Amino acid sequence: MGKLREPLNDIYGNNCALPLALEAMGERWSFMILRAAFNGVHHFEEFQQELGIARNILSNRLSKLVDHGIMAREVMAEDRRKVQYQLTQKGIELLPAMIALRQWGEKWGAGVPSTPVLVDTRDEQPIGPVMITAHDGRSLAYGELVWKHRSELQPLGQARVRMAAVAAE
Amino acid sequence: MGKLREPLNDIYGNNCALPLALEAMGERWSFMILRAAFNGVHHFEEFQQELGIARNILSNRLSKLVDHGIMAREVMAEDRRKVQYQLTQKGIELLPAMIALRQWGEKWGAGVPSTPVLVDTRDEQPIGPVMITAHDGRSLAYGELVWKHRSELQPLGQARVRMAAVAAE
DNA sequence: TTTGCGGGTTGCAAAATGCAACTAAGGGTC
DNA sequence: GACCCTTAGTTGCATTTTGCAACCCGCAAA
Repeated sequence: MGKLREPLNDIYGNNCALPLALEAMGERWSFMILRAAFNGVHHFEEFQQELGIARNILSNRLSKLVDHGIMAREVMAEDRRKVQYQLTQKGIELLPAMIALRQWGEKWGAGVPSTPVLVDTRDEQPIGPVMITAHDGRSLAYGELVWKHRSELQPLGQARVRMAAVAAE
Repeated sequence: MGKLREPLNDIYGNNCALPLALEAMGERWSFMILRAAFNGVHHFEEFQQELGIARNILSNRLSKLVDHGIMAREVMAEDRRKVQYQLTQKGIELLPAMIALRQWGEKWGAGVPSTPVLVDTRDEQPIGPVMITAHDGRSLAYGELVWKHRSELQPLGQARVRMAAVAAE
């Protein structure tokens, strides 16, 4: 690992999607708001009360999340005072990142048991750890990973990966 | 999903590990520093140059990461001007969260191709998406998940999970 | 013993955050 | 339609965090 040095210098130039993700989700409260949304919170006053966040900041964060397409804002037809905030597909797909963070906090924090917990609908068992997977779906441990530049990738392998991805659709 | 409303009110009281994780990693630059560390950056000046971060902020962030046990600081024996910053096991285990964020940014950002890329050492193929797994390791889609309070979990099931975990060791 | 490097700290300006009070647009009731 | 309540904000001001530039200090090499 760490075999190759990624050129970070062009962060604003940029060849990594992490800064992009952080621009949307890297601010104070963004992940907490997301978590509340995943737990069925939809309204301004609900977010405010449950998070204890300042109203102006909440307003600002919700606007940014909407601007980034992570949440959708909709004035409710049956009571036009009310506004619904809903996760979009883009927002929903932050779940693995959020769960990974939460699991890490659970493991390394002071043994916080974290309720509620996500369970598999099939057997009502709590989920396992978020995993890094290989192209074929088997899970990979840290020691099985290396950084490579795209230019160094196996061309044939890439073709196989593309075929697998197409086949999975 | 969203069947149950997680009580967020006691955020500082608190029953979720997410705020804990965010306390360590939720500040501006923390994830960027982590990424640099994963890419083999070990020294103050290197971080500073590659990230373009202000020196005082970098100093502060590195101290906090060290305080949180995410990085280890070591004055080098062969040249005592130099200081090495190394990821600890706790830091290394943030990789899934970082990759999940990066993959999300890659998918929803403007098609950024992100170089370098993590590959499986076995076949040099780029890794697949970070996945939420069931207790038995199979991957779970969003629709297969529900929130449950710990008190509602299947007691027998829990025992089975514990047995599986023990068996896996 | 001076020069320069690595890893910081300090002082100050700008931006983000937080709190409390206020507003504005609907809706319910009489 | 006058009154009051609810929801979703905004505004003004104090505090904190961030960022920039300059400075500092121990150490090593010459």
